[in-house]
Amino acid sequence: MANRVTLDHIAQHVGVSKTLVSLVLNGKAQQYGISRQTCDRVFAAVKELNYRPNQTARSLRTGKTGTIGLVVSDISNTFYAQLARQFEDLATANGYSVFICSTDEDVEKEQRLITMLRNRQVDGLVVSSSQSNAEWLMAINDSGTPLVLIDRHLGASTLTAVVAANRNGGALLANQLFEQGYRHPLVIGLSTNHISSVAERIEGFVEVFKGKGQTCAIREVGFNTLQPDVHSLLANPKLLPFKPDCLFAVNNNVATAALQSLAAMRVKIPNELGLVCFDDLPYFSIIEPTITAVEQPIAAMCGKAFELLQLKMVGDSVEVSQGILELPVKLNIRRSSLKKSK
Amino acid sequence: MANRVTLDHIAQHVGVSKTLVSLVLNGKAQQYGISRQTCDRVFAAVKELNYRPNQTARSLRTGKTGTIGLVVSDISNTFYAQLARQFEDLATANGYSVFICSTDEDVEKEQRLITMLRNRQVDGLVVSSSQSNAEWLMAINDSGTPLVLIDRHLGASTLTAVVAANRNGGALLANQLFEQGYRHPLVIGLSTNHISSVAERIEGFVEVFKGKGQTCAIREVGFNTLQPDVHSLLANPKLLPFKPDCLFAVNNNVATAALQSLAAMRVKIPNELGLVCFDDLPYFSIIEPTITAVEQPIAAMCGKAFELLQLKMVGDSVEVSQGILELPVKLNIRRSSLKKSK
DNA sequence: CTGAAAGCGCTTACAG
DNA sequence: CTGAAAGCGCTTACAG
Repeated sequence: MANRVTLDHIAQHVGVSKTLVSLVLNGKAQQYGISRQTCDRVFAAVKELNYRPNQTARSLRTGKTGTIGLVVSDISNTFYAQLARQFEDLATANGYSVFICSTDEDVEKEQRLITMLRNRQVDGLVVSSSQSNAEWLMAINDSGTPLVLIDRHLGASTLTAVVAANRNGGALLANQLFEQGYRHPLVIGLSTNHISSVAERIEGFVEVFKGKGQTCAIREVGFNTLQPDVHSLLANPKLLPFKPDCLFAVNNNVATAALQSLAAMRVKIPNELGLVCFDDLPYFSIIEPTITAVEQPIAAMCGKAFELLQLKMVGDSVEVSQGILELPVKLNIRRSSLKKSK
Repeated sequence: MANRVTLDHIAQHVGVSKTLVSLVLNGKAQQYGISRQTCDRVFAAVKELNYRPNQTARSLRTGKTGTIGLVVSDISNTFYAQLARQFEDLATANGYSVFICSTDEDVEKEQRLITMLRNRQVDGLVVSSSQSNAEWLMAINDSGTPLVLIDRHLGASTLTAVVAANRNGGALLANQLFEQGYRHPLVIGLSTNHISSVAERIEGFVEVFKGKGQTCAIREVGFNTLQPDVHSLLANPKLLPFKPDCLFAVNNNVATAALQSLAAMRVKIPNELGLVCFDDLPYFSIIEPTITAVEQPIAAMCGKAFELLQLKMVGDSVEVSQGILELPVKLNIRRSSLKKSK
């Protein structure tokens, strides 16, 4: 319905075979020595009949759909929204369209979505996975579906992954806090702590304090109950082993929830509580106080992920680097982690 | 490569025709009186051989791809990111996958993207269009491609559109400011002011002040030069016909740019300058001061848009309501528009 | 209850 | 330079 005009129509209209038309339209005229004249007649007919090739038919024949599936936990999370945008630009520039799917950190939903994408014959998959082990995705990778992990890796699997230097980022934040006189951090992680990014941020952070002889309180909040969980955590300091003098929010959503909660309780940052966060947000440089955060190399991650994916998609037996590629992060020091007043 | 197992394989494996297998897999066993036993053997083979139907082949045959194209100006804009997420949920729940495309408010890019999506045989299109007239999209709609506009309409065309009550939202904000004693608003719009949403917000706002005998200064900033444009506007009040006592930011991005600029200039809100915004953001209820904003009915807009699109997609000669459907907005009064101190 | 056959709209050897 | 034919993997009348 949407496309009544087919190759046959235009072939008939020009008075040639559809083979010829196809060749011309695919830029193989030169190669097959098709006359300039014939080409022009074909192009004229295409314009006149307003022909648009049916990509579905082409895909069935060629085995390539020109589509990529991007799977993240939640496309409305600013980090993933920015990542999606950057990735979309790369994909579009290279002739691909991208399906975007949100998993809500649900392992089974992720599998359902990925299966659906594979049934749609996507040429490649870029996923920020919530799986707790590499098994399931490894099978997909081994079956020949080009797959690149982004943002999170799945341990020492042979899956290609492009991630931020999470451990180092955590360490940078910890050092900043320590230098400024903070000694008793509360780390707010996620119940999905098995996820590499979160786990490594926390490890990197805790290690630094440990090296200084300080312990951190580590608490987890639920992905779907972020706000209330964070609030009850901050509202009930008695439940912690010590009264924290600073906070490490493990991602932007946790930070936002914490800021919301602290604002409601009128806690002064950084005077009463220091605060640092992994993930930078535009508002972090606007609000009072500005928030110290680690900025992820989103553009670089997308660039590298797309590059690796493309290598796998052309698949000319090129050996694509398996393993984890870590990209450097940037520490943006702002007022929320300023020197603790005695 | 990704899918070596076809219907033929499983037909052979079970020892039946692929017609039968197809019927069973499409839940038509009942209808064709296929025995329970046969069905079970088919299902067993499917599981054993790990068969996944090739959606591309199915699409070519049925003319339905089970895909929808969502076209917005920028998926990384929080408003569109949230909208995309809501829409994705509805689509996924109904068996659709969604292509997401960003146009950067570029009319031609929008056309290129939409053409690409049509070539991919999407079953439907939801677009927040940057076109300055309805012509181009009307042709697509008339050609039979199910199309629903969202967020922005294209004038009194016969295109189906689901939008927020932009005019009313603008008026609500104006009334709030006026009641609080503000008299000299600076309206910061976008150079893409032809866009219905922006235009109506401004109209609704200005009308209210006009009704009170007050004039507004209206200025535009560029989509790609938002930050610097907003800043130079705020940094050079001499260029305005009067010194504004309040600001109306026409969307979340403008508001963010304004806040950034005002923070840098240490302008006190609302004491030195009142501020209201169209689009609510999580940070508006966190920052100091909290920001008065109109909240868009994103979930309702997506729900309605999907519903209308689906009607068009099944296309049982159902007469889908043409025209503009306006959904009510909500005014969230916060501190940034508090009473102006004399 | 079941199968052979046509066809969706392309691309690509193959033959001339 | 050009065309007839096969085939990608499905679904769906049609016939029995």
